[in-house]
Amino acid sequence: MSAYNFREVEQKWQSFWESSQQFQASIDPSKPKFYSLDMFPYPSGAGLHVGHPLGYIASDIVTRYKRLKGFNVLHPMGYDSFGLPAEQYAIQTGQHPAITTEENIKRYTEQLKRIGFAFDWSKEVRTSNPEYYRWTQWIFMQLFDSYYDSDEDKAKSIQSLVEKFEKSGNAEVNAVCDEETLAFSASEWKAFSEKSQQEILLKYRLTFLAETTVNWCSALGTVLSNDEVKDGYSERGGHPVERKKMKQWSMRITAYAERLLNDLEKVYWPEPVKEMQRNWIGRSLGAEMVFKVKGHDLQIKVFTTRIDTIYGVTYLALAPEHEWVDQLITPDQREIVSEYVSTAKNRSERDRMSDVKTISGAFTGSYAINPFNGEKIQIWVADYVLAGYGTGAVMAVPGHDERDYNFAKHFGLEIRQVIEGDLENGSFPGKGGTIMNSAMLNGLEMQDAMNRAITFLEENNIGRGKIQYRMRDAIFTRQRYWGEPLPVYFKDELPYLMDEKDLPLVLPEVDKFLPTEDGDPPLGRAQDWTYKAVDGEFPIEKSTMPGWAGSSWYFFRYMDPTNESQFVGEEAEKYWGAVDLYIGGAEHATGHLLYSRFWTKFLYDRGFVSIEEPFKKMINQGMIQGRSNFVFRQKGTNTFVSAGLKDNHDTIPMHVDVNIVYNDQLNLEAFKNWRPDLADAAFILEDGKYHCGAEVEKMSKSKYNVVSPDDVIERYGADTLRLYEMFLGPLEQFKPWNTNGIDGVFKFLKKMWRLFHDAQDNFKVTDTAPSKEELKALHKAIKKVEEDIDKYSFNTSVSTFMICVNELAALKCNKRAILEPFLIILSPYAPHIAEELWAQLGHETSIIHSTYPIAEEKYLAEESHEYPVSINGKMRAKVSLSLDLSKEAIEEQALANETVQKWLEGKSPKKVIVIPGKIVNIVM
RNA sequence: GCCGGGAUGGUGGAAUAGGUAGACACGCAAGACUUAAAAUCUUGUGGCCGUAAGGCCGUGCGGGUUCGAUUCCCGCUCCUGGUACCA
Repeated sequence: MSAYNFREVEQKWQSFWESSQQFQASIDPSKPKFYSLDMFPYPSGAGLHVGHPLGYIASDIVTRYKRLKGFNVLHPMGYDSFGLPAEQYAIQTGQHPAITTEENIKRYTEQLKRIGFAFDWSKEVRTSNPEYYRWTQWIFMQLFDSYYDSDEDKAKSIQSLVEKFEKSGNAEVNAVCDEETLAFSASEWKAFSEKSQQEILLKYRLTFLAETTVNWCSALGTVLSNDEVKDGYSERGGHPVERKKMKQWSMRITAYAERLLNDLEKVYWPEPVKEMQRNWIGRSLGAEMVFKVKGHDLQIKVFTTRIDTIYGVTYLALAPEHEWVDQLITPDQREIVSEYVSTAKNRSERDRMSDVKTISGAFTGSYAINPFNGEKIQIWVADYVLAGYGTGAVMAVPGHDERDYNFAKHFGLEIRQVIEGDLENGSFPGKGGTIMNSAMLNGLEMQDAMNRAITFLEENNIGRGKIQYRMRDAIFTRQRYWGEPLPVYFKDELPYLMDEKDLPLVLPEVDKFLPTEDGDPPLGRAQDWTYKAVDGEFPIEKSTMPGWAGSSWYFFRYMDPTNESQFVGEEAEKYWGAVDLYIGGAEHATGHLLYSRFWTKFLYDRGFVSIEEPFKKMINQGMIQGRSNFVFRQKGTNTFVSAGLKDNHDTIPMHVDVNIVYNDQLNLEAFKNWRPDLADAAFILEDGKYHCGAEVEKMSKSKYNVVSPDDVIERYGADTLRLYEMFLGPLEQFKPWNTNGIDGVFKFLKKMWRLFHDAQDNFKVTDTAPSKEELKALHKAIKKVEEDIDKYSFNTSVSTFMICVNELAALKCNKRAILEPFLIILSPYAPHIAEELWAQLGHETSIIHSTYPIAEEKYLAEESHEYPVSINGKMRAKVSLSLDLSKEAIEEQALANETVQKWLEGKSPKKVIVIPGKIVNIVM
């Protein structure tokens, strides 16, 4: 009887939206803008599963709603199409990653279009398109051409640095640079060879080539950045990762550490994501100082956050990788220390991390002098000291640092108390205490003692207060094929930028996507991979950019995707500005989200964009987990026992495809057809039904719990899918996908359709004036849905629609004055059916061009309220009373109530609390 | 270990400037329509006691504040995300 034909309706409106370019955004200064962004998808070969569109549906609802509210909306979609999976596939099959990527994108796009998203497809970008990545290369060139001026606290052109060098050398330059940069005068600068000058500039450039310790993943044949490594394994593929010294391009993101930290205050992001970034940046305030080595010219630099405990230092500890370890080893210690150092160095990062309990170290035989008291202290090598943090050396205070304490205890080193209190098993007060046994610092509290000690350091020129960050510079190169080539060539072993007019530097063809025999990256296989500069022909860089390069600025390109002369035009950039709503997963907290902020700040500093933070507001969508179903096979047979009876039999559970299970009931025929070996399966049923077991797991092919949006759309339509994904619960929450409730939203749409049609499915809407009840039902919904969208509480909106339709159905309402506004408020959630009924109502323009109705308070006003009357806090009776009654009158009416009288048992209450419009509470 | 997030019926979830716990939906049960099924509609549905009226218990656990606590405070348990020799 129901003629809601979602297939026809959805197909019709999707082609209408596409052919009439309804969602194409253009600059319109007369309207407020709203830029809504979804996280850049990587088009994987598996296609979309129902978890992927969750965030897209939410943002689609917001953008469609914002349009109805008069905003000019930019809601683009595109693909982060460089990436490892396509390349791994290419290595296995020889198929060019560009082909795989193209196919995957096609599939993704089709899937997305079937869900009815209001994306502006004319703005689509793909990071692997040369027209796109020429600008990624261009930004890289700007970074190469910039340095960070610490005085002005911004990036400036390298040319301005050269000018300073020419004027006064680097003595007065306060810039972020490599640690070991030496001082030189203007005349020295001018006298340097070009090569020396370039070498020096490289120490200042915001992207630079340097020997660094990297995360090397031999299975993937490439280096990985810190955020791509999880627990010593690669995030993609789960291959082991080791530490290795290699020459690599890096990004001087550490120059921006302070701003990246402080500006978190300016964005409306989920607190956990901000917190993750804060931890990742890891700012700590402390002091840096040097210890002289007895009998050497060397000075060992350490970083400490507790300089107040300087008199408690009883030894120094160096990382095994520390550059002076070898020189410090005395002959009698040589054998034992060398052995320790080589074992410690060769220990993989994983071993080191999984085994933090074992204490190991070796005494070098050398001694350092504590400049505060002239004491001679041993210098040890210990692998609890990390080479990559601070200076790779620590001053050990076993009395007040747990790691130093354990180490000293293990090796029998002195443990000295310098903070008052109990030192039973070491004392590690986080918030300080009074200093003791510390000469000039005695009696001071932590902060005063630190200040005093730092003053001493500065007066004696042996150290200073320092801010240390945990965050490292970001490695920027990957030894892979499927990424952006770096527009850099080498002359005399030194990197030079190609000319801008030669962009894009297009990825060359190679015979295989593997490293060369000499261990060069795949680009080493390319023919003529050289650059013809004015002064000769030079080899081009063979590594490519990491996955995060293209995604660190794509939000700018969407504003102006076809601009051939700039990465984004000023007008577009100024108009669209920062992203107003960014919906995506929290897993990008320390990668993409940090890099994007970094590049945006850089582009801002250099005057290329007008915003300093790319994403004003962000919300995280929770992951949709899989919900697996199980059947229970009787051991050694082809008989399957229903879940409720399985304990009566000897069974083993087996994953069954969730797509042949409905509401946990197995479709027996489909099961027999699922696999040939199940064709003769027998069943032991409960009430004629086979109930499956269920469990929440990750959505994955091997668990047969992957649900594709295509299947859901096939069965129920896109509008039902959209509503259901929202109805499932709060957006941010992690939840398993299960279709147990999907019939409910589908029924809701059919029920709504019937409001517009008679029993024979003839369209039947009247122009009769609406009743008070009908208006109230409608305006309640208008108000609630609006509040919900503002709070991103989409699940409660769906309930609101249901309540409204239930009420209207009960009132048998088929009045245009009610149904029209209702369709408008529903349209962001279920756009296809809304468009269809809107058209049936006789409208010739799309519902997207209508205006969100205003919730009128006058229809919402209640005259009376059913007061719950509590006695001692327990609800006992209800009294319906007019809302304009006085407190006294309410009390009187409530007390007069029969049930209340019964509870009072003739006594008079101690106290009566009346909250008009809410509740009455009687205290006995 | 440290820093986040969370725990409400058989299920997904709703309700927090403190004010009727369980909206809405699924599932289940009974009924109507139908030769039958599907679809649709009606009614019931937190637990326990009771034919009923009604009562008692109930928002992870234990306390506290309050006329009143899912909501606020203190102390725990469990699940979950991040991070970890960061000096």
